[in-house]
Amino acid sequence: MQEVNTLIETGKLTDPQSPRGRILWKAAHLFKEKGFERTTMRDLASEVGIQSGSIFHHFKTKQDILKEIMQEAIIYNLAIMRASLNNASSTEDKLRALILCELKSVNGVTTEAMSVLVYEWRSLSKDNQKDILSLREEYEAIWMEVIEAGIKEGWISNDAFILRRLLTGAISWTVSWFKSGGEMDLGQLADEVLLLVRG
Amino acid sequence: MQEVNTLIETGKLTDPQSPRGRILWKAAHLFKEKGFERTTMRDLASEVGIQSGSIFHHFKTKQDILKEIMQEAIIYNLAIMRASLNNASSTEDKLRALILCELKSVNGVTTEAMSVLVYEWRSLSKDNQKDILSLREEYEAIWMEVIEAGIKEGWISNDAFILRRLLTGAISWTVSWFKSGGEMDLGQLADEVLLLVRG
DNA sequence: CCATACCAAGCAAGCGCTTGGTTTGTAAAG
DNA sequence: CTTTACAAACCAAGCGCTTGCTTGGTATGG
Repeated sequence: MQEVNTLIETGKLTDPQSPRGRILWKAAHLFKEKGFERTTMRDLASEVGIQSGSIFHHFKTKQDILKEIMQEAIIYNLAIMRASLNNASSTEDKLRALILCELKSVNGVTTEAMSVLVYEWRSLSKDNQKDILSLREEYEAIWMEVIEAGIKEGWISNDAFILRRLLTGAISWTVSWFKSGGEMDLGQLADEVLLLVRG
Repeated sequence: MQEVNTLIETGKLTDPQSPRGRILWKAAHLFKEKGFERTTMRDLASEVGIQSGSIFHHFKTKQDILKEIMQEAIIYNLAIMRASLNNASSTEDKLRALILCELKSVNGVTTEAMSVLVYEWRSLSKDNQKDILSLREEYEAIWMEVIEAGIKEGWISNDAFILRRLLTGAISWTVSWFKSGGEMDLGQLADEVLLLVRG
């Protein structure tokens, strides 16, 4: 988690303890729980413990909050992913690392921000979608590299693009059923997903 | 499609040509496109070509429209699924049939209703969720039966519950990227999913 | 004649956001 | 130390608009 502090200090991530940060993560929580549209600024304000108007001292619009959440979710996960890849040697290890990272993103501490990113995409205005998309492409490029290596090595038989998309769905959907603290942990779940790919 | 007419005649499905039916399917279309919350009764009314107040002659509340769409989506797909299973002999054929059915549900003629069912679930009131859930269990039981047969036969290595859930995510997510009429058709996509399971 | 399907108008509530002013933490000036 | 200065954080009130839904009435086909 060293990288995270660096990201906060360099201003790429908002400090969760700042007033702005508290609004941001409560918003992520509510957006995940009730959806963007169903969450009102008054809901958010009372969750933070301030008046609804006060939010607009920190963010220009409700849209801006959504965009900021998504942006920071990607930046955070991009950092974690790259760090995690450095500890993997074989292609299979790398793929497992990516799977685990995404599972952690979706089910771990950033679960709110990440599921907002996945499931509230169309609530984002077209302009904002464009801005976020470039960050997202960077993220996807890493995945594709590893998958294509697996295909060359011969132990992946699916089409690379299709596989990535099927995996995106399978992994992000876990947020709706996986409960940590149960019989299965995220490591085992990653193994199941890897088993699916490898057969 | 013989079964569908029977379903309409017995009153289990609403006739798409009736006033009520026209509202229902236009609503499904809009709910999929813009989401439940972002779709207003005025949007829906102007799509159908009537005044917004007139909708309430056919449905008591906006919630009721959502519930009805989901209910009919399941009833429809349950019928299609059972018919499709009858034409499959081996367990692998059956699994492929289920995959294809769900892909068709999500990307075919019922695409709107089905993605509403998957992605607008939490817009449904708690009471309505309970009502729909019993229908959904019936649907899931069919899946589990086939998957467990595949495990017994030895060509599925995943845990049955986990596999079903991963597949649910993978398949339903296709709605966000698969475009029919492109290079790949739903049959080929079903093969890719089956390949994923079988390895 | 009467049920079905609809319209025109509008109500009450809730929405995102604005406004004008007050508190609070901080830090230099006296 | 105290005083002054000032920006950041916040409150109280409410504006303008949209929302789901209601109401009272009208047209139409069997």
